[in-house]
Amino acid sequence: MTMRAADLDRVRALPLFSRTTPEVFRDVTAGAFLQRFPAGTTLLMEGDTVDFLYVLLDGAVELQGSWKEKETTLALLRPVSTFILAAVVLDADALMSARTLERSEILMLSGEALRRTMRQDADFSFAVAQELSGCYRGLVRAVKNQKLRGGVERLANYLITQRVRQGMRDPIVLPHEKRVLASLLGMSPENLSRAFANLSSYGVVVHGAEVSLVRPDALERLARPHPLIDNHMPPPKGVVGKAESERWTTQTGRTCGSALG
Amino acid sequence: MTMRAADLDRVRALPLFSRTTPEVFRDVTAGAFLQRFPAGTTLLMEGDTVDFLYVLLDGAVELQGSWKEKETTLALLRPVSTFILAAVVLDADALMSARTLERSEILMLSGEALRRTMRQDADFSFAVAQELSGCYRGLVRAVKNQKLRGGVERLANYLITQRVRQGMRDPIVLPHEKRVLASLLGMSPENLSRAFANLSSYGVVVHGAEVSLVRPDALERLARPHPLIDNHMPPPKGVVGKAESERWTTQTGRTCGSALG
DNA sequence: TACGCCGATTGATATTCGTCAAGTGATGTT
DNA sequence: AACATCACTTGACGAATATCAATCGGCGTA
Repeated sequence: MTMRAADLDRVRALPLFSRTTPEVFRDVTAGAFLQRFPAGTTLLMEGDTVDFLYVLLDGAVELQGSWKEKETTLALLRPVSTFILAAVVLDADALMSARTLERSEILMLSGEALRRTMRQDADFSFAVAQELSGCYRGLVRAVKNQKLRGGVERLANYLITQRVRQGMRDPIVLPHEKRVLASLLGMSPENLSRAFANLSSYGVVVHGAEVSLVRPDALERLARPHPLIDNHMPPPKGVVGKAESERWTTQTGRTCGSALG
Repeated sequence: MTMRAADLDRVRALPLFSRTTPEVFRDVTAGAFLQRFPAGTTLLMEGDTVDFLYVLLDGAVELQGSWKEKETTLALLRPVSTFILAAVVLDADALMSARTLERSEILMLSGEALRRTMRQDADFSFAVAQELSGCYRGLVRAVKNQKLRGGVERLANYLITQRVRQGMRDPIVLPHEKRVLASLLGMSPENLSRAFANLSSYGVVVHGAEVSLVRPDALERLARPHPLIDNHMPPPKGVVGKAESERWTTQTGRTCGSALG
């Protein structure tokens, strides 16, 4: 309704919708509405019932979990990303809360309509299953990252991943505040500072949000990135084959955060 | 083919298949075969291409991830459970390896047939999406458990969960070796011993695999179990409503391990 | 410009955790 | 019965990490 045609196209380009028929797309987006939120807005609290599938079109969103007045970041989202798809499919409570990190534009699709469409269209249901599979695998990577690596190693691999994502440019620029990054990497902000300091002996130079990776080879020897943990994947220029159909970044469409932000 | 009718019924009772038509079930199980493996058999290695959906009918299976000659347990499975569904849906490489902990009976369904059936039947596709959603949420719980709690707290919550699962009987009996449990909880075996020792002051008494929770109240005050992290869920006797349609244990069917083993 | 706020850094300290090593106990084998 | 194996436990030590406190620096506002 209040959304521009260009926005609709960007949603259409998401892996979830890119192969659907125009009718299915119309059904799913029926009653959808676009909303703008300022930075720091809580979109959803842990335990809330989920009525909408969210699509981040602009800005940044943090997914976090909490326990005993402690909080941790589960994922950092950039456009274009969908989130809380699993809760929508099951019509269940949210397991994580979502808040905007910046001023954000978010499209909200009716969960009810989504489930109804799934039951009617096998291809769309299949696309949802594929999306969920990709999200699941992203989380498997996150658990492995968390349980198998130490803090410095997680940071080193994060930096290498960012370098790939940002097209091997130097310096890379950290897309979020360091305190948020620390929470994503599972460490305290103080410890993140110290981890950066440690990495200076591997050619990592920090100037605010800009990080130069001199001697990427040395850093890689420390980080030991692994395709079964870190989702490198430079944006594929050609057609996306079944080999990399795991959802991460098909042209326009990024999805479900994971530990890579 | 070489499978008993009783086994087929147990598979049929899985959430994945319980609501499918006989035709769909026949299509999916076409060409399936049952296989027996001794303890310690590696069914699947990280990075292997996945051709089958596995269904554990008897025994126990451990899913693990590795990095730099380190290994960690991602899930412990008991009958009846399916595993590596996400990789099958995406026709992608396995992110974790699977090995039997005991002599096990495992049904192997053609991944190709599963995908084909999904494309033809919206209801089945929807069931797969629901299953994946449950698995996804299990992993979200696991990440929160790992990042937000310390080792002793993870153990305490594990014990409380087991107590619920085993019908509030006392003592509870640990379903796996302590070294495996340690790996699941993300700590060294030595540290697990010490964690048990710490919990003695909260009324936890250990005799081999038997663990008595005297003073469960004191243990709960320490553990602070939380429905958004720990999946308690006493086996629902009545009909399973949409509220708890998150896959964990519907009557016969357990699914995708998570940190709860 | 001066001030205050906030994120980032650094240091000191305590706790947690992993590793190495030795010892115990149960089980199964010869 | 003697022995080997393996899981588990316990102690000692060091590394990793969290916490508290103080300081620095940027940025917006009064």
